[in-house]
Amino acid sequence: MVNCRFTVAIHVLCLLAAQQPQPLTSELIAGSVNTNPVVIRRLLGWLRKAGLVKSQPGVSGGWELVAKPESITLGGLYQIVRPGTVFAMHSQQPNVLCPVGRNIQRGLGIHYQKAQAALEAELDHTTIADVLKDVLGTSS
Amino acid sequence: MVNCRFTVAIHVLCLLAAQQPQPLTSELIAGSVNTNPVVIRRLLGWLRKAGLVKSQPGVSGGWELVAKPESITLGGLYQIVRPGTVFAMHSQQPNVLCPVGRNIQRGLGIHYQKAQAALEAELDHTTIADVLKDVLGTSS
DNA sequence: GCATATCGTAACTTATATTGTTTCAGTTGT
DNA sequence: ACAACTGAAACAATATAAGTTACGATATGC
Repeated sequence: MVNCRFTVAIHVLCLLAAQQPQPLTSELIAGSVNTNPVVIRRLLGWLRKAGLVKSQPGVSGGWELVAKPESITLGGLYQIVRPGTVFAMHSQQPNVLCPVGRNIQRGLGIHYQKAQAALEAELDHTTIADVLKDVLGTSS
Repeated sequence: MVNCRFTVAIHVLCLLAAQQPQPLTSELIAGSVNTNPVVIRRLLGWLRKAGLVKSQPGVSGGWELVAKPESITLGGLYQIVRPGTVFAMHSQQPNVLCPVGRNIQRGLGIHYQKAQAALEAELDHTTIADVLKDVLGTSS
């Protein structure tokens, strides 16, 4: 159950891209994702702060894309919905009296950064437009 | 607090590599990591199943490396302690009546696999021996 | 053989993060 | 004015990892 924000974000952006320029309500989107509308509004709130979507309250309101689907990369989206890092350091600080404990986090940092950069670089090869094409092109 | 298994695994293997071939007890290791010995035994149990370490019960027992530090890559270790995927799909199945909901998971799968492969490929460039050298080479 | 040190493991508690839910105020179009 | 939306706070439910306790099993050294 944990950590499906990224997947849901892609799902929602694909929906908005598919129905462009029609605004979609959080309730309708929640029906496709199979969750609660408030979950969708919370997620789209983050995406709005990042400039990807806009919202319109009131009758016949809803959510629309602002950015072009071809310009939204999965890597960029990942950074928005998951600002933390893939890897976590120790929950408690290790023992500073041990040479390994004292220096391990400094030693690991650079390797973690490089690995995460490789992940995001690979994700950057794909855009919402690509995913939408894959999804709608599937034969069922 | 969540998800520091990988970090702790690297930490522990560095300790074992540094003290080779002397066996270390889970209590001593826990002292460096700053956690409970059972947490260490649980983690090392997984690494033993993977053939990286061996254990010896009884007086003057403990844990020893089996694999060479130069042959343990961070990518391989990551697969051992984190068999799941970096990305999670929806917690509830999306609505199959929606064309996007019906196909989104199939469309995303390949992109997720490629991204995770890129992460692990980058991690594979580094071994426990490399990390240990970084850690012990640090000037403090 | 016996005492001791150590692992092996199960059961349980605690901590943390995410997801889901309820509720209601505010805003907008008709 | 009314109905349909978003915005947001507060809270509950769920999942996972981490930490703890307890005790049996095993091996060493005397």
